[in-house]
Amino acid sequence: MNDLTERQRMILALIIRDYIDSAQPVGSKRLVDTYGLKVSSATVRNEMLALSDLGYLRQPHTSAGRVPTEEGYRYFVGQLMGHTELPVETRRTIVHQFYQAGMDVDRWMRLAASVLAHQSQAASLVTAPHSDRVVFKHLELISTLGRQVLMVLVLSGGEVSQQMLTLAEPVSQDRLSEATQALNALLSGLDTESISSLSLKLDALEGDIVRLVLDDMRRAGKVLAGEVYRDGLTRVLSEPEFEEADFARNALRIFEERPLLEDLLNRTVLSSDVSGVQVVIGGEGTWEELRNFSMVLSRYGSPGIMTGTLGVLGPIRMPYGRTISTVRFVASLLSELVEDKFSEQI
Amino acid sequence: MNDLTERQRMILALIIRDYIDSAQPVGSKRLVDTYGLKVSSATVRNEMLALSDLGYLRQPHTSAGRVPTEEGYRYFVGQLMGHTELPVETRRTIVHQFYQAGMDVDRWMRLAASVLAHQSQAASLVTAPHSDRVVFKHLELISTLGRQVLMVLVLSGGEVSQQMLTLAEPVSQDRLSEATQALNALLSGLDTESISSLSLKLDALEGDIVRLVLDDMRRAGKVLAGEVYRDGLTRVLSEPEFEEADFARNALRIFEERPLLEDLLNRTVLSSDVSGVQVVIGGEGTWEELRNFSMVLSRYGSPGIMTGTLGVLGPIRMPYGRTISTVRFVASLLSELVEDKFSEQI
DNA sequence: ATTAGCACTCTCTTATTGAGAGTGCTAATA
DNA sequence: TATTAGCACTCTCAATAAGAGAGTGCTAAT
Repeated sequence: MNDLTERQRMILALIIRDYIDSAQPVGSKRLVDTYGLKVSSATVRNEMLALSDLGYLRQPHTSAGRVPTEEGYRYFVGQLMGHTELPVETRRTIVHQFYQAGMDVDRWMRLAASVLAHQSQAASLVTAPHSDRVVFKHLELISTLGRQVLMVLVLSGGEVSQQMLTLAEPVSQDRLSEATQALNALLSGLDTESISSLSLKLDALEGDIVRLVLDDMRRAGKVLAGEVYRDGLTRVLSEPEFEEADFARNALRIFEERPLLEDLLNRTVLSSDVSGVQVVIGGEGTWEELRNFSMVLSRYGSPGIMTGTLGVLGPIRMPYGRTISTVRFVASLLSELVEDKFSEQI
Repeated sequence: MNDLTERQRMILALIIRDYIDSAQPVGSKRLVDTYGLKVSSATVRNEMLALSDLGYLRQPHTSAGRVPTEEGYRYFVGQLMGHTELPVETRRTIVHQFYQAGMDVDRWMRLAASVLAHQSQAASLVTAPHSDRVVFKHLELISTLGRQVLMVLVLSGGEVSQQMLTLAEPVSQDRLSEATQALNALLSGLDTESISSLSLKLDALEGDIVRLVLDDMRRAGKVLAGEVYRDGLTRVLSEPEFEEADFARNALRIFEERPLLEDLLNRTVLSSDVSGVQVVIGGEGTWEELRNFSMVLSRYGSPGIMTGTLGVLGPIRMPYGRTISTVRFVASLLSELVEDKFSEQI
């Protein structure tokens, strides 16, 4: 694994850092000059050749400087980068902003997306926290007008799912209350599986409602249940790699197409049991669409109770240090908030 | 107003049609050849000169063909284009799709956005229907866990607004029910102004709740209350004018930035009392951001009861005929659906 | 093991050129 | 008088060439 000499590691790190903020292929001469290396450019060239052979660097064309490969970035992030923390003042500012947002989850989400986008100069993405295991807590049926009935479902963690339904025929509020009471007594504390495996003999109305409840609970169990908060899309489009319109379109697609996003989140954040920040560099061979993008993702919340996902999407040439520490910090902050807010729960 | 000769009108229409689907400046020769005009190119040139002087055409540079100005497009849409209808089969297909979506407003919105984007090859935008005049109908307070209380507010039209609130101290469900009953009796049927002007003497809990109710009702009264459904963003970015990344970024901004959008809708669709489709070409001098874009907008729903807004955003070089008829048709369809769904209301 | 030196390669910029399209004007024509 | 043919002129676009610049890989000397 660690088959590089110290000098090679140093040169690789330098090249990647330089490329990340110049977006230009890095040459041996430039490297020596800019960073005042104590070796000659020829030596650096030799090392670069070695790094290219190992697959960490490549040349866009003969006699251009070197550019990191996906492998190179991965090595950098995994072995070279070291642990960074956001500056104290930055952290304080962020905490303060969250403090001002009160206890409003919606505002937390928006703020988190904004902070992520701003700090990392990339496009951000935050999903609202929801229960891993969806448990029925409470049902309410409210007759609004005519055959329209509002069904409000309170799930574990105080998560709320609402749905408007149109009955086949008008039903009195009394009848609704009756059904509600019966079902609440019956279903309280059960999760999706328990309810669906429960064989109940119910009348038509109650049976219909149970079906709808199950639908809602299943929906709430998905990763992308609820709204996805985004920010910074326009910012990321001003990076030089998006000069070609094709690139921009691709970036948009990733963000716009829910199924793609869902797949992505399912297979990374959810599938792994690693807690903490995950970095997906250049699609990792699995996602063609992500070839030139990287994602930095993390879950947040109280594992097993309420969790959500957040992260940023940016060009593969991304300031990983800053981004990772931002994602880590915002995730931990949101975790605290969520935990605090829902602490009364078992 | 109608200061053009028949021939000038014909030539202007031809140029605009040609430009709309070629995206290339149109020259006199090409015009005569392609459309088999019975006059010479010199004559056409003279007419073009006249049209340029009148401000309907311009040249990107000396000795290039002509391109329509914003004025030109406006004249075209207003005077030249004529009334078009969507083909019967297309209409039937669309109706069928809506039929299959059942009575689910969320699916209607998604579908409307998709149909608009697809038919007009532009980016579409649909807001959910909501009440013009927000009237309190019903309130429900559901204790979820600890100090967390879910407030569900049913407004005119069966519109629902929900909010999670964290009380200063735990309150029993009984106490909540009590407050609910009192407030329901008190506020039922009143609109925002009536409630805020009502001077009530209430205890702390009820006072707090009324304040929150008012907040919610005010929020529900805004144009962009609730989610904005979008579609086709990526499609519109494949038009040739978006080769320059700047353009693309601008288009995104218009869609992403809610305040901008809100302003836009407020000043066009809402301010005018014209019913039917409105076409905003190139910002009309008011919106710098829209310089190269056009919007085709319409309200839908039952005026005075439940209405929403829908429309598309595309390059100024847009197939207006098809777009306008699509917007008109989808708006009328949604109007029917909304009216049907909420027909039980006064 | 490192480095100086060098020939070579490739891109990028700039200039030049010619083709092509289109214009506006003038004078002839119907 | 309205139309048209003709023409000089302008401007863009594509192709070509040339030169600068950056960077490489190799070899031989240190």
